[in-house]
Amino acid sequence: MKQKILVVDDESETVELVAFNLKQAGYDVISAADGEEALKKAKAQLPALVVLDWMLPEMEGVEVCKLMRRDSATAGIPVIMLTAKASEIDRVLGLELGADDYLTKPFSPRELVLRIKKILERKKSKDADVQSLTMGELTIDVPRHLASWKGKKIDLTATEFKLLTLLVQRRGRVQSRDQLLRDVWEYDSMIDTRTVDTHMRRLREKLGPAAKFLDTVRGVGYRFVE
Amino acid sequence: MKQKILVVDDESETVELVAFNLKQAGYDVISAADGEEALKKAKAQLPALVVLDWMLPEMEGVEVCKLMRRDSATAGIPVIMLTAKASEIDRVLGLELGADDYLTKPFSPRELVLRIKKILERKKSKDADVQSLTMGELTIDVPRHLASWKGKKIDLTATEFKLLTLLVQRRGRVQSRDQLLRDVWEYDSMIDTRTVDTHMRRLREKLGPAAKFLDTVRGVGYRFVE
DNA sequence: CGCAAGTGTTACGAACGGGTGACAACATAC
DNA sequence: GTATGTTGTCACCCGTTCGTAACACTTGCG
Repeated sequence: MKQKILVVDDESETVELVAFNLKQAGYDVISAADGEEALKKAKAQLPALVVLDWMLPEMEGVEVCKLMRRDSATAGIPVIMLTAKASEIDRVLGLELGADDYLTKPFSPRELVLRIKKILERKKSKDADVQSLTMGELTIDVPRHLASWKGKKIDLTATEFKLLTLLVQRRGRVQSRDQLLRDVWEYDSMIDTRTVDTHMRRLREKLGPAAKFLDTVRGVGYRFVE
Repeated sequence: MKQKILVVDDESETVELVAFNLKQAGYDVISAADGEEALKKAKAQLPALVVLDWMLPEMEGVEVCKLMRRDSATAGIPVIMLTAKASEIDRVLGLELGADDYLTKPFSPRELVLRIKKILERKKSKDADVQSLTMGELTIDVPRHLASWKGKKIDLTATEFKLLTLLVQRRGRVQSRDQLLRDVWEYDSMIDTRTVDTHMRRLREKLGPAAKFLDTVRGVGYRFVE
């Protein structure tokens, strides 16, 4: 499954040059010639990354970048700016615009490909970290502290949420009660291991049909199965 | 403990060049001049990686690679292909052959060493991740606490699982009942050694056809054979 | 063959592990 | 203050699992 990259520039030569090199590097390329088209395609096709020319007719590249950041659908997409003015670099990378990298024209296509790879790689490892976890119909939004089953919210207490999150993060692998105590209750915990059982029960109660994911491995511990 | 690398090429100059550089880099090097010898040594010595020339007398390197992939003993060993034809690269890396990397001749020995390091590093972190033992059709996934035969799950109790895992980990070597008691039941179990027999029996029952791997060594103990 | 030691097989009571309901100790909200 | 929610603990219950003993079978040996 190739990653899609949107190239935005009004000069068709630049677009072609970039597109050729990116295709060579194994990416899917779509392009846009002006800001409006760029925004539309970005929102409709959700590329993995956008290469954006600073100077665009009518709506400036700057504007496109800002608007992309404002729309939650495109806010997370990395942007690389192409610019002729070295003096604008600070603004490009600053918070105002939030581009992820830049290149000054004329640029080497090879260099561009390398930077794209780097950014996508970084993003990938970050995504794996943050994780709003989705297990079929079960969703866990870690930063927001929300869990839901088939779109319906599940009310969980803090410990229950932590416990569930941990099990999901280590899905498949069996976790012993000691391990769970260490990682959910933080270490020390002079807490009885049977307490874990009680919490598992409460979790199962609240999860309802989704409780089938919580697997007991007798003599060992608990496990989240898909 | 040095990692062993098998270098396969019919030109002794190439072999020597590669061997010299690999030894310099801290690897143990064994070599083979043709496909048949390569397969034999690969299977017998289980090197950490194989450097394979595309062109070999009689049996092509391609063939060696395919056959290695087919044998479960060597299927997991990474292969780096040396080739003169840039046009064949896709095939080399594709699913058909499953080589892990390639270099076109003439190549820089330095480059080769770097790639080997990279591949072995990648493999290492991967192996640490999936701690599953595969013995032909029998698979034991320790962290998931799952055992299966020909893809079908086998329900084992905690002790049975431990016992099986231990035997598999020490496959080939006979384990006395005392040893098994110590290592599976932990501490100085005051347990009767005959208990082991009972558990072996239960294991064999549950394993069904896979029970043939569990070997009794009269007067000594038990052993897992391939 | 006959014996003894080693191993397989069977059966069973006891112990264990985990589900469950109840409850006290808190914390928090009202 | 009361009401409510959360959390750790306990006691009880039940099915599973385990260890053992008794018995049957196999093997090696004189």
